[in-house]
Amino acid sequence: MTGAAHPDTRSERDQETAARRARMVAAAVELAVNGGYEAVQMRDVAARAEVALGTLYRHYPSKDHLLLAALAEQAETLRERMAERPPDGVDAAGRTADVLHRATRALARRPDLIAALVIALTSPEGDTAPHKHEIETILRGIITTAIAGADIADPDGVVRTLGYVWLAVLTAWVGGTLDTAQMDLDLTTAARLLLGPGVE
Amino acid sequence: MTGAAHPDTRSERDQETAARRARMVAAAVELAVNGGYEAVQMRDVAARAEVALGTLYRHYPSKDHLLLAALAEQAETLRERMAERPPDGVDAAGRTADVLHRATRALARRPDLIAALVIALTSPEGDTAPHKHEIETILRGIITTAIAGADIADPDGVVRTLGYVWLAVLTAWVGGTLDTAQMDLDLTTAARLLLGPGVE
DNA sequence: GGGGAAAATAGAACGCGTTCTAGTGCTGAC
DNA sequence: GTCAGCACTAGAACGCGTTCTATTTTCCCC
Repeated sequence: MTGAAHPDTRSERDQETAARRARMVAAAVELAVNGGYEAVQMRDVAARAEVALGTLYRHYPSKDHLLLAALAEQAETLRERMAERPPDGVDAAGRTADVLHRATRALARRPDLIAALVIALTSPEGDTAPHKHEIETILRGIITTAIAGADIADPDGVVRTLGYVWLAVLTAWVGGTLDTAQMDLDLTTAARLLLGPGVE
Repeated sequence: MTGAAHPDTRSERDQETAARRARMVAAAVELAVNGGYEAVQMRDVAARAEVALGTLYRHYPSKDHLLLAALAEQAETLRERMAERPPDGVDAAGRTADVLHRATRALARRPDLIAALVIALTSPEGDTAPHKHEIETILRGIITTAIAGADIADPDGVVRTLGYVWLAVLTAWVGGTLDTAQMDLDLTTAARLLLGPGVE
């Protein structure tokens, strides 16, 4: 009875829970888009996703887990978009600055959403470390692609360092101590300092 | 009657409130030292400082304000300690690495406290931006002292970038995605990349 | 087709940051 | 002296993340 009537990859039940999971993340994103972190209230997420509060917590053991799942999706989308249209720039510094610049603009289009997701990323919630690593890996991948081919001694160190700067700048922006213009400036400065103007 | 019996700088009343403020911050630090952010509960802080909860909130309008006040104190202490015994190292990269290394060790001595303070620093709590700026200024001052005299094109950019890396690394450490050894490594890498081995 | 595990539901309950209310005492102005 | 104002106190109350309980539904295995 399992696969006979439904030629799907998984059982009907599994599909439903997958759909539920998707609805929960989608609901979180919708709420975050207007109102940011504090607008994502677990009762509201559950209601909008049409699941019980307990179900929400069964799948995402905390608000931060939920938002990190949303962030992983967004980061993946960002990576795809970057891969589609490779960065402009003759040298590694230029390409990297372009990537970070484009990413910043993309984020600034839905500031409340990004703010909410970054808050989740910097929150100390125990046992989210693996999810955070996953996201860092995606972001580093984006930078790695941009500097690919540059003739530098320690590309790994550069990527790590740029990744840190990116995160810190985002955090400062979320915290209200930096506007997007200063963000762009600081990111470009870091890329130039680390890759040098004219580095291959 | 005000200044006659008491040759102090301020009225007796003002001294008392100053003492109360000091007690509140001290209580927060004591609680944070064992147990970190979550152990700093506002009711407990008030009880330990022997003030009413309302008084605590009159002086520090949120838990994060309170912890940021504590962090400002700690950062100032760190700066003084650094000024007392200047960093070792023949070049700017070495001195900077030494400063960051020493700072890291100092922090690691009271991990729960520092974790609590860094959480407050990265929390998005509105209207704490000025306090955060103050702290960033202190930390940047420490780095500036270390690289003083180095012959580099954009010392300000280097300081800003290193400051970002420092914050991001601290955040990652607090979030459990980095241990102190990796912290040291990443900070040293950043200092080397930005200042170069043998700069100055 | 009956029993049992897994997953979902509705909703109460708890913890802690934060806010609010009512009342007290001190101080400085008139 | 008394009145206004301000800092403080004690404690109730509220909001939201999180946990818990009781119940129902669904699927799978025999």
